[in-house]
Amino acid sequence: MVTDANFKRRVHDGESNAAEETHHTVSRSETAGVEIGLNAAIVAVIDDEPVVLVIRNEAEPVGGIDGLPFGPFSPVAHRTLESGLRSWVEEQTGLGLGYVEQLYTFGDRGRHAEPGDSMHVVSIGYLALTETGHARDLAHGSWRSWYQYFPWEDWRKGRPEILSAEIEPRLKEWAQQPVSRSAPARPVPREDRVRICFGLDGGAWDEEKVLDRFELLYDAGLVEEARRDGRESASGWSGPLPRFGAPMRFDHRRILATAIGRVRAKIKYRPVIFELMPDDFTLFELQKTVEAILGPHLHKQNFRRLVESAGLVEPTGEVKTQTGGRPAKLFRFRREVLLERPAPGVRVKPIRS
Amino acid sequence: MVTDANFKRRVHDGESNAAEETHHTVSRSETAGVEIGLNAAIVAVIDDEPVVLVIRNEAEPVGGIDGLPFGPFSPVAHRTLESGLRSWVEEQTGLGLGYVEQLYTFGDRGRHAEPGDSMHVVSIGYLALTETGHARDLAHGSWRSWYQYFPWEDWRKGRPEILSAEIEPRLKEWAQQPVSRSAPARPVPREDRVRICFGLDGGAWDEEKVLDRFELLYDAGLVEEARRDGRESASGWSGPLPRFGAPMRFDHRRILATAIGRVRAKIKYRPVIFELMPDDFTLFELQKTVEAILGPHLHKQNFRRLVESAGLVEPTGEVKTQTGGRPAKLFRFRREVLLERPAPGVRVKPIRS
DNA sequence: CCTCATATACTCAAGTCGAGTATATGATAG
DNA sequence: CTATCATATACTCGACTTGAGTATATGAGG
Repeated sequence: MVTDANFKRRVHDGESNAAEETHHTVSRSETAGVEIGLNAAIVAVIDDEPVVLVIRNEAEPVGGIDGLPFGPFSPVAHRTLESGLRSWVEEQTGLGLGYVEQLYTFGDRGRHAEPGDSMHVVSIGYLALTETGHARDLAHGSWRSWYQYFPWEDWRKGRPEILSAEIEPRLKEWAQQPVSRSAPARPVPREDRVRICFGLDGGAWDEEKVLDRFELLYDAGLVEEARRDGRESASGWSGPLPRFGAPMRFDHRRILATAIGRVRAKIKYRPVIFELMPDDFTLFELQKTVEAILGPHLHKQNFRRLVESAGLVEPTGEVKTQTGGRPAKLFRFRREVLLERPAPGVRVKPIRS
Repeated sequence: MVTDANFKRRVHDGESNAAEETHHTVSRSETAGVEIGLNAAIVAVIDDEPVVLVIRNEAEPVGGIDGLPFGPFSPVAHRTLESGLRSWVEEQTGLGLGYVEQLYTFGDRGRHAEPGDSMHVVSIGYLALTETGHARDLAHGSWRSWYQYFPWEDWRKGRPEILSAEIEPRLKEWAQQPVSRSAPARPVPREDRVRICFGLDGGAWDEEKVLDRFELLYDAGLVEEARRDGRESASGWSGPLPRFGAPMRFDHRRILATAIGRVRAKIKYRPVIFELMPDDFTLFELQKTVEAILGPHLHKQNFRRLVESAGLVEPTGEVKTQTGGRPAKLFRFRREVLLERPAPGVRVKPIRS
């Protein structure tokens, strides 16, 4: 997790705005003041494209809006949070989940709002990884590229245009504005936050800081969720703002951002990438999948060396032809690494040049 | 997080035991089915000893039992989970928190039980780090070495005795027993789990796997919490079991285990160690603090090289005398690293020999 | 001023890593 | 049927990192 936790050594952050009455009677069976929402970012890679399972809310006034599969947690019905999540997802999508991992619990007042809808006060985000084969048979919902929601994260064709064309100038302006907030005791200047998150001024782009970037855009009022939640947009900018990625229901885009950041970090020290692969694969297919998650362009030869010398894979003995060149050996995940090394993973680093 | 998430690729894990009625009327203002508990593992280092702030429940029948500061989350009173936590902690202990980070949300039915007490269904664990100076003035609660609750984690005087004397033989026996559970689709054999978590048979001890070890001991029925929650103990063992560390209220020891594992992991890639240090310190004091957290014995010269070349510290210009030898230069944390490097931290590795 | 204990500087070999060149081999066009 | 292509795989090499050690510096205390 690379939120701004390190920045935020606050003395105290806001206990003054105490009793803004938000009492609300929810019709759901056993819920009252606090409702717990379980949300899943279910990720797969289809044709080298990282995708996430979304459910479109057709009841929306215009066009509908995407959301993650979710449902309330009822301690009566489910023994654990995770089993609650699994059954909600299966009910809504028909998909049985394999690998599941908890991400974060969000509870900010105001960040769950949807106009006129009931309120989720606390949402627990989960990350699930699934393989393309299992991923096909869906009852509801559809797979969408995650870059649809985060176009600035898509570096597959080089640095995304939207960064220099839209995001940077608006953030630079936002950074110039005077800060009136009283909260953090030792605040990080907006300029520095922008520079670090987006790797400006010679800084490196850190592909793991997905959540930090989204939160920054939210704070700057540049994503639709911020406007929906009643934040002022990055003022001083006249005219309608462009869409900075497709919005999602509630705080689901924040959860998805957390999920993307977590997968990107995790494949480096745990072999979770294989949750996204079929049983047999070529090393280049593996590399393509890693690149789909992380952003592209790993050094092919070094990638082989890394994966093989780490003992992450073993050859099946067969080859795959029709690769457009010399046939490629097929490999499978070597499960024994889990029993050998303390932290096996694809320790890749993107190419500099 | 290094739970057994990688092991547990379950097909489905337990939706059969559906309606075990646990309805319960809680007297607290606006709560019903689900109550959210906020729990803080507040960590400091005092005289090179890693300590955690605990509050002893004197209302207990015999002797009292330790617990972490905690309280229910009320969305009416607090805008964010974190501000709720901060005010609970301040109310209970008089301590204003600095660095705070969310750990994990636990929701297992049965893991929160305390005989005859009301039930917390979901507990959100937090880690807080504080410096010794701030740490002194407490209204309630006291600092206890965290090794009191996890004696097997204390490698400061070499491999702890309790491992070979008590834990290993009992775990080996537990590993031999037939497994009747139906849950995991591809279960990790108990033997392997034991070997990996505790680094037996030539495996390395991974100081970050604190939670995995505790959960393993829980599953084996060796910690008091397991017996309290109604688990059978590692059967076949006759006579009273020794205490495997002091127990805590609810699932607080699990939260503390998560906290220890997280700090141990995090100081390696974020400069959070300085949250535990006074403003000025010598490099050896810094090393001692790192060793208190991680387990001891870093190579002194290389530690210096690492910390200095990473730009984590800068000399204050003064020296500290009375070190028993040559005076040591004083350093302070160089905050600018946060703005420079993507993931600055004390990338130490314990000495092999 | 000698000895002690610690602080700090420097050395060196082994391993890791980025980046490249060279070779192998099935598919396909002519 | 062979030249060409595209990819797969093998090997190389210098730069940097890292573990582990030796050497020197300096205040305190007798």
